[in-house]
Amino acid sequence: MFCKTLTASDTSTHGGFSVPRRAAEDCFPPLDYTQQRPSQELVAKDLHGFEWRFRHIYRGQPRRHLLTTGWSAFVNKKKLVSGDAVLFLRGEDGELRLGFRRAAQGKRGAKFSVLSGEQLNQSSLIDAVNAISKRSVFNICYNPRASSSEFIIPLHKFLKSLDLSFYVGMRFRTRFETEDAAERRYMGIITRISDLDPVRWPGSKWRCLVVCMCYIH
Amino acid sequence: MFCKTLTASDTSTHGGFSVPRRAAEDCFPPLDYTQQRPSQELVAKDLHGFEWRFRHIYRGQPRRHLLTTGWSAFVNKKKLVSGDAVLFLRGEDGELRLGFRRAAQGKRGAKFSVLSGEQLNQSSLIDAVNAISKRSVFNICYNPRASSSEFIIPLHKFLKSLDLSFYVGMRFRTRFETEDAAERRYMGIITRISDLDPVRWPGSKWRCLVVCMCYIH
DNA sequence: TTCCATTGTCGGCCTTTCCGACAAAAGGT
DNA sequence: ACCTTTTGTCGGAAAGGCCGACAATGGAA
Repeated sequence: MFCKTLTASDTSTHGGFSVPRRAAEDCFPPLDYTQQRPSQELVAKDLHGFEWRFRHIYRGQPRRHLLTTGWSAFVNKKKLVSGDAVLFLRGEDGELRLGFRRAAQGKRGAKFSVLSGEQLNQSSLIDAVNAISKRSVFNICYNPRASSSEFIIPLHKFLKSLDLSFYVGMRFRTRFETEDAAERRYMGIITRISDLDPVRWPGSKWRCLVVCMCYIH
Repeated sequence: MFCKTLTASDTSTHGGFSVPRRAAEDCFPPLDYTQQRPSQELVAKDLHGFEWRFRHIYRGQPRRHLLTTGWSAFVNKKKLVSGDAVLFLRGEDGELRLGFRRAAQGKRGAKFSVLSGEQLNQSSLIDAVNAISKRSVFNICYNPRASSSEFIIPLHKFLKSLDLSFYVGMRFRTRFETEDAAERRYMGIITRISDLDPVRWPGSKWRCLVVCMCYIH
């Protein structure tokens, strides 16, 4: 998995996407480095299951990894700008996935400091606990796309959700980001409620809701 | 419905697709001719249900209908070359559909003479019957995409198919053209057999097979 | 044959995209 | 502080693609 904040060059129409070396080597299928300009086609699915195709090439002096053909289509469709971040990740099935996160628009509070490419580990968790006990500052790597369902949400939203009891048959409305970043609203109904992960997180407040939804035109 | 054999200009990277005037006026939604360069976005589905978007513009001196943006993507994906034909058709629901037919590669026999844009009508059928009785020559407009399931096939294939009895549960293999014109093979099983159209064609040898298929990787 | 409507091809021009050069930035000793 | 590795930005070149000019084509008068 890797995450990169887009530079001006990455988002300009003038060129492609400069892939951090480690990222390319960890995440993408290996290239044939005996060739002068090794390249391959990458296919990555986004959250909606849509496939994006990129030409991945290793070239330049000094050599570096680049995504060329296909990249600008992605940037345009998602309306990405310098400062936004993209994220590539290899699923358990080996399939390549990608997502993006827009730069904080400087609106309200809750702005998280993002560390690139590192999983939450034991020691950083201990550091956080220590920081809390001392009431000092600590950083959080918040990356909802890196794992399936572990989120950080504002405390007031969490508390508010506890007041609400979800039940099968309950109706709701929600919205999703679409390919063109236009806001689309959906309505739906809850069809099943279960524990998120009874083994790893017994008694967790998190619920897993199976829903049936449809697009509101 | 209209069909056009692609010219060198239509398939070159230099420009777009020149739409025959009649075709555009019969088949596409009308443009606002009060504007200097009237244009609109066309959406057309191919056989696989995939949507293609084209900019349809009426411009130039003298004025003519053109497809610009989106056209080259279609040509590239389908790997169309000069001599191939494209076909637009308005479905019963008013929806625009498109398909293409590759130029005969000059391989085997059975090369049909194609008349553009005309439906088979009563009188031409009578002409054909007369021609057969006199053992003289007649032309056939063969266009499998213009109607759902009326095909012309070589006699020997038809006779061979009569020797074969289809049954529910029978396995088969077939292949489809994909977006990139690569050959993809499928295997499947027949799940239902019925008459093609018991009302219009009672006792027809044509069968309607409902199948369940999957892609062979 | 002549005229006219249609449409195929081209040059001009602008944008997009690909490439290595180079330098700035990051990281290690 | 110095050197090495990595990567951001740029100019140059090639390709893509939109435009009307003009000519070739074919049908009608």
